[in-house]
Amino acid sequence: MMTMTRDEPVRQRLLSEATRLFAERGFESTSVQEIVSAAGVTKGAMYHYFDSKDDLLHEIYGRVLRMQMERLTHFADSDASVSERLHAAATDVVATSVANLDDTKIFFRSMHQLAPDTQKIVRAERRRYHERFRDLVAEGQRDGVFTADIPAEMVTDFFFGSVHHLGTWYHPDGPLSGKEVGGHFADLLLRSLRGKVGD
Amino acid sequence: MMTMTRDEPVRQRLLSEATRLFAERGFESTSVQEIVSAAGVTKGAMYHYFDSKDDLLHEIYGRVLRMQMERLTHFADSDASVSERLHAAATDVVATSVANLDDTKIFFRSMHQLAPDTQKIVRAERRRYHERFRDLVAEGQRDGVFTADIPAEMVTDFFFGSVHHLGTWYHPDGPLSGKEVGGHFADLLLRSLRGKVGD
DNA sequence: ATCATCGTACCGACTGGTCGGTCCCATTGG
DNA sequence: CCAATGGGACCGACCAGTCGGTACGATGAT
Repeated sequence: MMTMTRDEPVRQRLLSEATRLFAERGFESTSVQEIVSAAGVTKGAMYHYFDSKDDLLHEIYGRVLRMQMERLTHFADSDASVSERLHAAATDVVATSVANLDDTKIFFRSMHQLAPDTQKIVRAERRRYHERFRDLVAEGQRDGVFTADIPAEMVTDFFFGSVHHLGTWYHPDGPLSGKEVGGHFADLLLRSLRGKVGD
Repeated sequence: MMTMTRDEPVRQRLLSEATRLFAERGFESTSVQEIVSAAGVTKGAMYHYFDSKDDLLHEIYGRVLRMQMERLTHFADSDASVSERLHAAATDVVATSVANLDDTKIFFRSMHQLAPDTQKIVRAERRRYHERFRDLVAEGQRDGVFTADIPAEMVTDFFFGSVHHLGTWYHPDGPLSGKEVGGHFADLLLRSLRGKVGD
């Protein structure tokens, strides 16, 4: 007995409260004390599960990166046409970014607060994800399905810029669902890659 | 005689050193002491010219916002076709964002660190800029030059997401100039707005 | 020409407070 | 008995902003 106010394990509560607070006020403006208070524990508990405040942020990044990488791989490896695969992958990354809007907000705002080494690891993981997506674009270009006049790398940066920016303007209580926004974004992407005729 | 180490006025030096440091380490991780040391003055000087650290950031925002608004207005009000005006405006905003990459980095990373009131003012200025661009898209849709199946507002958010993301990946010593990237970005935008046939 | 007056620009020590992280201890389940 | 789990007081570093003071050029009266 004597369970805490919520029976969700302490480690999970720390992660989700930290995510919420980091998204709301930023990494540097959120004190460790605020995080542990929100989770209903004390600093002793936090430093038992995490090495540092930095490590806590690193774990938040890790969770969302692993999930998105898994989903991207799933869509990229299906046996549909390259257009369909790219469209599905693009729609999905928008939908999951919107479903985890706090993580999306944190990502590009707090990256540079991480210690250089941690930052390097996160960047490397991010790059692999990025490359997976880029390869999909490059495949379509090689097959002549997409126009090849703009580097696949830049198209990818162009698209992910829009995705990362979602945290700035998307409101969950707005008229559009994440999947709908994803559909629009994917349409814009595919259309910008289309040559003279449809695929 | 007896001029300081640089003859650039102190206020300007404070602004440019602060811009550089904020872009490099973030707003919260940069102390006022570091800024004034970099500018070769002391805290007294800084608090003579600015009300607070917050006010310093506000001024940085103000400068770049005024410049970009002025340029956008210039391109949007020319008498070329709507496609040409949008293409030129899109190319230019990318070029100036790249030319002031530090400001681009700061903008979306540090916005939320501002005091609520200051934040509201900056957001309002940003929104007017945004709307000016959106109106250009909407005009093209109304005239049937662009497809109207995706809200102009979302197209604008989509595009500016990419622009704001430039600070994350663009390197000035890379193979592409800001104008070249701008051209590509504008092509992607215009193409995604194109209907079945070219304009 | 000289001196008193004054405003702007700037200095740098200091203050009140915050923060990340540590350390030692209590409790509990196996 | 012991390892896992967590409490909470505490430390040293740091930080934004303050404040009394100085340096100096401009002005103007004599």
